[in-house]
Amino acid sequence: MGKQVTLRDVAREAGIHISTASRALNPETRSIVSQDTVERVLATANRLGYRPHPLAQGLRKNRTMSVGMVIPDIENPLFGPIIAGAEQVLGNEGYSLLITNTDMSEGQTSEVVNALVERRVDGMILATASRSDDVIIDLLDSGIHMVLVNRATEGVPVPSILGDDLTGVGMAVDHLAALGHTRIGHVAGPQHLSTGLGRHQAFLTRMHSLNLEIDASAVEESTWYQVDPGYKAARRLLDRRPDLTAIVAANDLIALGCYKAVMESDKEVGVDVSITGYNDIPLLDLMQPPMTSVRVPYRQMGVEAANTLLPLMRGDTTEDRPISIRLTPTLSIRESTGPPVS
Amino acid sequence: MGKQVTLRDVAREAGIHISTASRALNPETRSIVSQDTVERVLATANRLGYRPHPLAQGLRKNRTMSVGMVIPDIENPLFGPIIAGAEQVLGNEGYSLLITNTDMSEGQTSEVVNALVERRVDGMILATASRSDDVIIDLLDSGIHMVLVNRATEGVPVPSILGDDLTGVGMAVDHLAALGHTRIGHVAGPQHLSTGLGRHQAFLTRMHSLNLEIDASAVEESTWYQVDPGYKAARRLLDRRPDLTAIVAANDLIALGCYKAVMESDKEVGVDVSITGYNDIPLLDLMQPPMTSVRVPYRQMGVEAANTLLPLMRGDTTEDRPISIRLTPTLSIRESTGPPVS
DNA sequence: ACGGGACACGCAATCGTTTGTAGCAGGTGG
DNA sequence: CCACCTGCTACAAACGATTGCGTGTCCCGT
Repeated sequence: MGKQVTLRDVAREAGIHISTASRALNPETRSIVSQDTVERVLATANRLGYRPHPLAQGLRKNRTMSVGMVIPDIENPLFGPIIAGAEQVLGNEGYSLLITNTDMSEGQTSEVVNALVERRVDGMILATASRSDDVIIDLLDSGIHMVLVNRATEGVPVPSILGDDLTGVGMAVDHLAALGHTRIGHVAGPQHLSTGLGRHQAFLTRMHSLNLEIDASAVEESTWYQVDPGYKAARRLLDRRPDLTAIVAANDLIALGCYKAVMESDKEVGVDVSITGYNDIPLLDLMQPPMTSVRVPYRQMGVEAANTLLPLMRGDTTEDRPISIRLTPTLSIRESTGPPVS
Repeated sequence: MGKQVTLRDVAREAGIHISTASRALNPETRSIVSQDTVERVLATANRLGYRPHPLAQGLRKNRTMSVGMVIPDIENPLFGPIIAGAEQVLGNEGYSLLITNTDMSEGQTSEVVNALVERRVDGMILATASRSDDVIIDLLDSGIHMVLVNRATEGVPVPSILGDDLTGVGMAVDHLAALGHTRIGHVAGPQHLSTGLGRHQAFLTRMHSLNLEIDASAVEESTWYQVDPGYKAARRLLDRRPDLTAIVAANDLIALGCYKAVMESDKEVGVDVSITGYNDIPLLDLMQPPMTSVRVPYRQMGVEAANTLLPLMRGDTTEDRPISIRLTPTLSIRESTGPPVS
């Protein structure tokens, strides 16, 4: 229980005033202090094992060196890499991450965000944005620095780090078209989320530009990004359009729901019906059949979020990073996609 | 950017001294203040939207209302529920969770823990313990309150919340024995982790008490809790003991490695060779075949960790909770286990 | 009428830092 | 020789809350 060593102790030990010690320790103000006192202070600080008290420092400088991170569902494997990436960058700069989970409830979100604001975090990373999101609007005029990750809110001037769904879905459709598929369906994600809508539109756009027939009957919305809703949506879709030979799913779990629906109608995934997932979460390569999926660089997403937030918190207006970044995905081709049976 | 409302403002507005306002706001000391001033203070505090400044409060009371949580690998689906459980309980009590990821490196762990100590967290939840862990020993005599989760360190008086591996592995072995298996092997986890050793010993113990033949040739150690090391270990095991009809794996990813090894030798999982996993992570039910696994209540583990830590941080010596809790697992029986082919 | 509790409240120190300003040297220029 | 600047250091006031202690008032009992 090493008693707390304060700046006062260091100053007394070095035989100088506490304020001088403070300046000697701070690289910014070090030049004001004479060469040899600086050395003496540094030496004794080191000897006593002095560590500045973050609360005192924060109180005075009005910053906590902490950033809040709001995650809709921490059990979703998507967010692990994002957290890891952000933590790596922010940790190096001396920031700590306050992570909170909202269990996918909008009500919780506003509570949780409030708690973070009361804690005076220096910035926030939000992974919970919906396309129209009151929480974010409130937050915006509270003046807190923030960046959105994975999902975006429409019409608000907030930096966001997103996957390039236009390209990603495009790659999936291209892949299927190249295999020879023409009747391709889509099981969309929730349309109130930017990812759900974006991937849906990307699907329509790419189908259109490939001159592939597409109408509303080939699209079904899953109420949530989970296996079971995905399964139900796929069932509805296949009942209506048994002629489809391929399905682009809005995420991996929905795609797994599609697996189930396809298998239930005595068809074989990757042979009778090709399926593509989205996100490329772990273990997909061990599915039966291994799933073709669009890989989004989530760890990098966390890194970019941190790198975007950092200058904002520091007040570096000089370095003006782009207000929005879209990360390019890649396609992991496995065995859930193959040429259509003739 | 609502200007910060301080206690001073509330006091001035209510026409009383700041210290009285402080006491009126604090339920503990409220009785000292007269009824109607309490009401007046509460009202104006409410009207002005006063929120105590956590840093000032923390500086004075010498606590940060935050607890550090150290995770070896945040991308492992195991830890999501633990985090969620802990956060739920601690959040309700006004604590925030500082989560840090060590990327499975021991070196990082000590750095990360140090950073948390310097931040003056009120307590720590560690999921990184190895059987003999210097970081924890150092931490112990720094006097910080902590609790170990999932993994334990030997011979240190630190509360720990663990799964009951003796029972869990026992259930797996019993299940296999009941199906008629007699030649059962084990792919163990790293023996320097309490879970690796514990499950290994539990395996031997149960085999012994069932009077099943068991010798060292039926056990192989996987260097890490991942698919690929598990695959390699399983290969070694099956090369040496092709007669085994069942394998108890030390965790799910290792078990998936076993799947691969079994399939490579042209045998069928669940028919020629039965396999049990451990942890019951998501998506196992979608594997081919769906995996039988021991389910550990991880969310509850996080909850119990928080509940154990809370009284420690508060200094409640009255309520002495057990220093160690072992949570009882259940067996999720699926199709990777079946009767041996005769 | 006076001593003595309660009962409310105010005063000021304190937590550990940062930072504006004042003061005190020694050196330089006029 | 005085004024002035420069280079260093000390003083003290913040940041926003908590808390031991003192003080005043009122009421009650003797």
